Amino acid sequence: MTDTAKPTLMVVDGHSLAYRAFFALPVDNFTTKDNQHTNAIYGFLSMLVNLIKAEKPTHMAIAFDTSRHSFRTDVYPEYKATRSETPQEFRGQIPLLQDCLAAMSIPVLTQEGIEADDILATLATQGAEQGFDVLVVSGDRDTIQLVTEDVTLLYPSVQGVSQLKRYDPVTVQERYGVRPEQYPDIAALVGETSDNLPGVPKVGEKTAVKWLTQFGSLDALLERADEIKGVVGGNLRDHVEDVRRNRQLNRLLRDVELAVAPADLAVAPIDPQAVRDIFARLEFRTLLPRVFEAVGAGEVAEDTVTVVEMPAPVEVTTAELAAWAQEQPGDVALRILLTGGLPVRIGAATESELREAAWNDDSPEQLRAWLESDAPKVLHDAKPQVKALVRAGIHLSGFAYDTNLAGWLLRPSYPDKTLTDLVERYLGERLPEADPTQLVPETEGATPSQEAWFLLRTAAALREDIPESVHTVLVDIELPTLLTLADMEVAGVAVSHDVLSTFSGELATRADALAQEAFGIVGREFNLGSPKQLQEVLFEDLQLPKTRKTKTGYSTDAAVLADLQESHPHPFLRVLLQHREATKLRQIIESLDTAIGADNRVRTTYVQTGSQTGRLSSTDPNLQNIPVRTEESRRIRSAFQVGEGYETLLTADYSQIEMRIMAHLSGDEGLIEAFNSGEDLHRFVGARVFGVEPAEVTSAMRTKVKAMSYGLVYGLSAFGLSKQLRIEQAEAKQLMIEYFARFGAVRDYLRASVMKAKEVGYTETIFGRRRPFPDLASPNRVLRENAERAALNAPIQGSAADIMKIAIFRIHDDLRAEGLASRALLQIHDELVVEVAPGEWDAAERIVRSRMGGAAELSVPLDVQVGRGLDWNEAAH
DNA sequence: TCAAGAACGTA
DNA sequence: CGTACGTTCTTGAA
Repeated sequence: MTDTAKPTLMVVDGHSLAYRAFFALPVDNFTTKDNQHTNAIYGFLSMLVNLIKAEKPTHMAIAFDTSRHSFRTDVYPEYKATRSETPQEFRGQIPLLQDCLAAMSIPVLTQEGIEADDILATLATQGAEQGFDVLVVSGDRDTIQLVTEDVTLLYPSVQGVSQLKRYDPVTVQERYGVRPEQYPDIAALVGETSDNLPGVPKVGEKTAVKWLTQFGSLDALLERADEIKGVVGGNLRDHVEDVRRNRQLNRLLRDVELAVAPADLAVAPIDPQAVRDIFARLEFRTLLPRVFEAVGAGEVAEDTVTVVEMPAPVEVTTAELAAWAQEQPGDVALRILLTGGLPVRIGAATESELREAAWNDDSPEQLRAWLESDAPKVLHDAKPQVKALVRAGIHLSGFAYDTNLAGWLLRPSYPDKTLTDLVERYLGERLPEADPTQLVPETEGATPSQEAWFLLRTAAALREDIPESVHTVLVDIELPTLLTLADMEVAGVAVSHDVLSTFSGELATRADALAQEAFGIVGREFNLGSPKQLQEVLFEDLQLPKTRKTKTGYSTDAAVLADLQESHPHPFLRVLLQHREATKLRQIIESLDTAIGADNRVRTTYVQTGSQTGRLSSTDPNLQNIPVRTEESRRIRSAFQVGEGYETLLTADYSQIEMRIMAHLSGDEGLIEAFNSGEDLHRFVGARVFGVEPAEVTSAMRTKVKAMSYGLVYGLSAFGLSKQLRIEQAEAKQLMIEYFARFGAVRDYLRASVMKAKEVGYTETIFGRRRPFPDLASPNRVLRENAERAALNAPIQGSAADIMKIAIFRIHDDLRAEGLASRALLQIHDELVVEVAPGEWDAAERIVRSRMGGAAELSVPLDVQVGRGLDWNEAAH
């Protein structure tokens, strides 16, 4: 009976069990999209969860080896020397596994020069002395020596990690024929191949047990070795020293000085959010509920979550709601329920009160007064709601917070899209949700005012977490940008169906002709759009050489085909490329055409949280990737025209904004001079790099430095540069050397920037926008180097995005403040398209130029190119 | 019907 | 072995 009251200490050899999992689970099923292998982590955690559930330890620790070096290698340098290097794919998983354990609040123990089993031995010994039931979990047979009445060994069976065999003194005796403490004697005699400890030749377990039983102890046996007859007797006498050495090495240390004692290892509440985060990164889905079940997330909930009582919603009129809201001294959360893009209900909340009203009024004047006042309002994903208000003729003011934007700024890489996600993450609560699969849901979803109440508290929680500089980005950049984007999206852009359909028809005819020509060359018909069928044609029918490998076969992309054309010219290749081009253009035109609304305008949606760097993205349709590179493709742009009631389109773009930001951030005097000189950038740089006068820079030279300059921003290598310029790698390398000889501060900056990011774990733009880079610390080289390039690019691309956002909302605000009808329509990262009302050109141009040029104070000017025309193509010149 | 992969458009 | 996006198509599994 007393046993049930005894605490249970479970100590685990992390390395040996994870290693077994590594070989037991197929790596193909356990690889994340970033190519991180996770089979060992998954297998280990899976086993651990089962163990915790089954054994319910009260105290727990996982020990890991630090390196191969230990007192054993000091005594015997060959110890474990025959073991092959652990694969990199395995080693890279250990830090991540330790991160998982940290999130689960399970102590990870390591000690330099000490093997994990010695830590286990010490803890097991101390634990047993201090009245614990001890469970040792290890895949190393040497731990058998630890087994006593109080210490049980769980050893993985051959079937795999999920099956653990239990060894107590009785089962050890049954299995090995000796008492647990005698097991090392057997092992010393028999030897251990995996540790590179040779034993006595021809002596196996049977003989060893016989001898030990006969002589009583290993020492007695070795002393009386001459009594043993035959070949094995001779072998034993020849190997006495080996046996003594083996025995010395397989004795586990029970007196390692540890920083913790068994009592310190009490099972602690897990950090559910940290577990969710790391599991999301490792793409573990099924493991999450198992972990929570096993280590009792309930315990955590009681500990850390204080349940707040939600006030009951009070149904009122819009006028009453507005009057109530107007009286509130602090933030009011606002949630507008939309149907078909129009408001149908409105809910509002403070911490203590909820108000809700049906939006059945065509001109809710009191409501408008509040919405357009400076009274602070907190929303989640405000843009659709703001757009609905805009359509109802209301322009939101006092926009104080958006939890969607805040969540994104805090963690730009995580898709916390919904309010539900954020409530769960930052409040640890569940937003009541109706089951969408049920026609008549059993559980009621939250009403708008209830959602508002949750979002108000979520906003407060986010505000706590968010660094000050990031908060500034939210308030000073993102919130005003959102209001601007809402107006731009509602405005849309006029697109001519006629221009598109004429072009589409031409392309369709051409594509058909090209397809027929292609089939003629090959001698059969097939689907030109299918990479799979294309590979058959290229590499089997036409016997062209195999190209770059992809996951599913060989690449047939444009770059590869161009290379092929050069090395093995074939008429089919030219036809194929032309066909691709025609069908691609046609496809773009078709999707654009179907997006034209009844008023001849196309409306995109800008996803403000759509990038990790701070850029916008555009969807449905994406208007940020309308072709421009070829003369012909620009015909699509000529379909984007000035709308009715307006006079002309204005385009304005920043020239070389990223290079300018790099000049500013690096402080490179040469580059700064280049921008201040008024000389063409690439000509100036080319002159410096090639040591000639600017006038003598040839177009080939200019192309090279231009590629180099742009490549810099992306972390380009000599290999990539040579590939792009189709020059030898040595020449690319030389180009880089010459470049950095003249613009060395650029390289210094880029290096320092990545170093800094490694130190603090994130990058920062000029305005304080952050992007975390956990992978900079990854032991996986591919992951780490990818992160390094992204980290190098992030402050530059991100600062450019910040600058454009600042410019665009100021332009928007100026135009409104001056009572102009001209309006911004499109943003394409460094370009802005404005629809100019009759007679407003001069004002519009002045505002655009001054706001874009003055969006940031850099050590180089921000050059803005402005164009004017009746369509987008024309305006671009 | 859905997800993954390839390909390709933009800055 | 160059960053950041979104869309379309094909294909194979569900």
